[in-house]
Amino acid sequence: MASKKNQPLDERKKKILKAVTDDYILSAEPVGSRTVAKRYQLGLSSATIRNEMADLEESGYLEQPHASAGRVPSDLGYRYYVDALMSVQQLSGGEVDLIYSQMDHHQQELEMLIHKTAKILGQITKYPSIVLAPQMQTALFRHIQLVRLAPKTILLLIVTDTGYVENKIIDFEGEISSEELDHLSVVLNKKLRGISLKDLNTVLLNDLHSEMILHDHFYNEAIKVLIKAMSKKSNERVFVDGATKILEQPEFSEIQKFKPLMNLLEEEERLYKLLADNSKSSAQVKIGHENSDEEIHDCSVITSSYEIAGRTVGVIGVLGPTRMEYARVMPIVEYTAAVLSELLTQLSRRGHGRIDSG
Amino acid sequence: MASKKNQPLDERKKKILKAVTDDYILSAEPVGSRTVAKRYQLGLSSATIRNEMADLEESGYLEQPHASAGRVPSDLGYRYYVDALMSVQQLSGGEVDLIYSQMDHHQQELEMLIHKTAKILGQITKYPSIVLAPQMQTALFRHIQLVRLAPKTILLLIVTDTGYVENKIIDFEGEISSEELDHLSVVLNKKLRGISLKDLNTVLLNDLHSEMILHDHFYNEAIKVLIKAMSKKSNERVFVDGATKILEQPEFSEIQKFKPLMNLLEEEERLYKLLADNSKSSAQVKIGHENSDEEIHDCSVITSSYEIAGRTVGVIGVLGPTRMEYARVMPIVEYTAAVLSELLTQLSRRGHGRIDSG
DNA sequence: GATTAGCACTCTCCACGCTAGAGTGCTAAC
DNA sequence: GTTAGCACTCTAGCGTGGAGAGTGCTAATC
Repeated sequence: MASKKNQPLDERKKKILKAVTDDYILSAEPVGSRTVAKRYQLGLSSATIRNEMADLEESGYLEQPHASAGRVPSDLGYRYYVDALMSVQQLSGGEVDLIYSQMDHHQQELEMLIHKTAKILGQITKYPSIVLAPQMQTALFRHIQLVRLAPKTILLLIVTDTGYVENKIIDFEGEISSEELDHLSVVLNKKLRGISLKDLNTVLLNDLHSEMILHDHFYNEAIKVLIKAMSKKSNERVFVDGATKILEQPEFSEIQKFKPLMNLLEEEERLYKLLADNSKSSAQVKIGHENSDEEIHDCSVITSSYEIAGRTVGVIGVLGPTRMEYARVMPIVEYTAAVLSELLTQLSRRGHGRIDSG
Repeated sequence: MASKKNQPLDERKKKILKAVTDDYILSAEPVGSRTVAKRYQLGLSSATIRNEMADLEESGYLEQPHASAGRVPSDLGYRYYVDALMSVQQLSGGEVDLIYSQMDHHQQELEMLIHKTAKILGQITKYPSIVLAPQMQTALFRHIQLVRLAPKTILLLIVTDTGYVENKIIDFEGEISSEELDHLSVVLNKKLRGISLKDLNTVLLNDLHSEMILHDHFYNEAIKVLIKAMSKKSNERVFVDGATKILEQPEFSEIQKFKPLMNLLEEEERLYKLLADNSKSSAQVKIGHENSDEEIHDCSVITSSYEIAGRTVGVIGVLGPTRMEYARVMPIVEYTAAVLSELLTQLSRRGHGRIDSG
């Protein structure tokens, strides 16, 4: 009866739903009433469980692949499982050590660190991992330097407070001396330090303009480059690792199932959209149809954001079938994000004292 | 009879081998004598062709998947086909335009250019593409600059003659003033300009040491970083694109066949080894067992090296089944490498005049 | 009234055998 | 030297049928 929909689940139904979900996550095979009765000590016969399972199906928590098969959790079932039923697994000491030590190695470089993060996450979770590189829009200018390479070639160097260094070679017509460049560097530093990148093209530009009116042409080019350097294009970088791990999952052993996923994992923009709006540092899950991307309506994505010095700047995540080991993977993703936050923050603190402008 | 081995092929055998290979490359199905007789006007009956094909098999150019199937070229057969038989296809005007225009767009950044190259190559050839980033070992120092970010934090900036900019943030104990840094920059520039990166850790280091003895600690750290920056680690970068395209090939439609390939495409080091020794700017092919990597003994790799200002610095390539469209793809790889060479050279010429050391 | 045993039914999976088709090698004729 | 013809071989595809797993329903039991 439809009236059973939306009724709160009683304890017994919860237990059965949990048992079915646990078992299915483990076995990837539809779970029958007999299996539940035998494998999980609920003190009930298979017939009773059969009835309860029929109810759970009617309420939308379970589904049947075909008429005489066992039950499988629906998206709703997984959602309930994640929110209320599963027993979150503690990270083992080995895992903690592995994550921490592996990541610590490559402290030196931001890009390496991100890359390594994706690798470890894939390796430990056994699912394809996706890491969005730190978003630079909210980063603050720390240092700007112009270096003259040749009469018409200038190197523009930007260091952000997140420890990120961006450089661009600028070609422009017209000469400019090293002294003038030094002067400009000083001016730019004074004006821009502490400003966030995304605020660049506001009033500030006009302000700068008056200072730099003498070098009008250069100014125009420089600003253009500045804006471009900080634009989305170069910042929407996405790192994927272990894409082939998805092949281990029986639901993707046929190429028709597997191909669209692989395609997704090769398209940075779609991956970006997939993760970009998740900004909680605790692990978040999107289950099946909760994902915006149609091609992964049979997948779940576990994400966790990371931060630099308290400012959320990026997201890491893993992709798997809806039959994912939520209880195991969620804490891993969360912890990995936390370690990444810590290391990035550490990285950004380097030389975070007063900066000489000489 | 074994005596037939290594006999030069007569014209008729060549024609038949070419027909079989052409047909198999197109259809992916073993080619029978009847097909050859019907589809290719050789003026011979299927029976005659049958006899010739038996000979070709005996000489090792053809193989039979099973007793009553058609013939398929062996690695040797493909090798002969590539070296002597195939009619190389001219690039269409559309292809030339496509490659050129697509690549021209992103002139600005070296990394973007490499990335884009991989994309285009994959897109046009319809095979997974692999691009090794420019090898920096042979690049020459053009400019070195030390920038003081904070009392104990220094930014080391290296610009090579290939237009590549590398930067490192160096932490070290001990203070150093901006003036000292400027002085050091001048010294370093004088000493290092024009030296190739790989020559860094030779006599030169001792030479430098005497100049920098005053800043011993800093010197040690700086040199360490210099060497590390130019070490293989950061230069063995490999870009892969369109890995999933391999799924379009019928020989890899089963996951067992496909999986090892995918794994290869995710392992940068193996890819590096696969391409690294190819250094001809004309398209080269490695067919099946000619490849060192065991897992791709049923694949071919077409490569072409690219250069910056006449110096070979990297390799691009595509991976496919041995049943690859050699005649179509080889010119594409070659042309793409040539365009890349041109653009990189262009990029490196920017501001290639005298450099002020002020 | 809730639980359970029993049973008929349904659906999938897989092994088996069969046929059609494609291609061969060999022999004998041209 | 070439070709027609034929017997033979091997694969791919299809339909059949039984085994196995699991259900829903009914009737008996607690």
